[in-house]
Amino acid sequence: MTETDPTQIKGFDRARQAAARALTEDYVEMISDLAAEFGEARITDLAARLGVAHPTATKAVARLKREGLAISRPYRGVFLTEEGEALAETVRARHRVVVALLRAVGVPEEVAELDAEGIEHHVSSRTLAAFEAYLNRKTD
Amino acid sequence: MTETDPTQIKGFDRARQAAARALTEDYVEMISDLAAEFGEARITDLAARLGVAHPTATKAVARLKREGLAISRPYRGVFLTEEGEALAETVRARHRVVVALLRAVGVPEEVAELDAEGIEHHVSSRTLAAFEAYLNRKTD
DNA sequence: CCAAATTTGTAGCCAAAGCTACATTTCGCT
DNA sequence: AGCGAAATGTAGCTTTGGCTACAAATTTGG
Ligand SMILES: [Mn+2]
Ligand SMILES: [Mn+2]
Ligand SMILES: [Mn+2]
Ligand SMILES: [Mn+2]
Repeated sequence: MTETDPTQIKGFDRARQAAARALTEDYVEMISDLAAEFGEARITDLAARLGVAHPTATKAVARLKREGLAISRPYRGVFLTEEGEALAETVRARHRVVVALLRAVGVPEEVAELDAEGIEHHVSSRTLAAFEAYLNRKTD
Repeated sequence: MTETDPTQIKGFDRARQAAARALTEDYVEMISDLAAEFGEARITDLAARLGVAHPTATKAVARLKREGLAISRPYRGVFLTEEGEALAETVRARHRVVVALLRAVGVPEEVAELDAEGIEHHVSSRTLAAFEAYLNRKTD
């Protein structure tokens, strides 16, 4: 083979890392949402909203706790640490921008919401900045 | 909890399915690229370009064969079936549209290429259609 | 206040996708 | 032709993220 394009390898590597972070991001955002609505996030509610069995949610929460993003006691709700809440804010903001960008280029509301749930995790900070700039230009 | 928004669940489910397809899509596209360049795709080249160890590529190819997307004999190159080639075409086309859309809204070339590698797998056919329409409008 | 329903925890299974280490085959070159 | 290098295969380990089944705790309604 000839030389291998380093940009391409980097792209695949980036996609893999993003995929690895995706679960964490979605759980943290959801816990934050539930906390805002009900004051706390219950395992059952997390599982229901994410569409998984409850042991799957339990396992994910265990990882969040291990990573210092959440805390919880047995049979009680799950709460975000400061770090977790900060991440949630970032993720929520990015989610909104991605949906807005999709809407702005003509993607139907419903579809935009569905696709954004996956796309968001692969939008880098530089792409996000470009999206925001575009939306500002368009709004003015 | 109150009722659970079915759209949201659907979004997470869709993202999970897309993530599951992502590997297949990238491998098939890459095999097609290598076939165009060298006449065949070797395991070593696949591994090098995707940035993984060679047994990882071997395992992925085994799955493609299982799924009827590729064929190969021991110690020889990997080739796509008709179905595999068709998928490769679709994936390649979508990849190009995603990069073009990102560029069109102001994402720098290099960044667009990196992010597209992950984003592409979460772009549904309806969103793709919207992207194409937008690009056509903008070009005219 | 207690029994039933709900929620949560835990055990253990599976598949996917990565890795290293080592065996085998093929290729390139003298 | 044969030897060393390169490519490929294979074994086996790890982590992650799903799942079901069942046990234990908590909450609720009569
Ligand atoms: Mn998401
Ligand atoms: Mn989201
Ligand atoms: Mn890709
Ligand atoms: Mn691609």
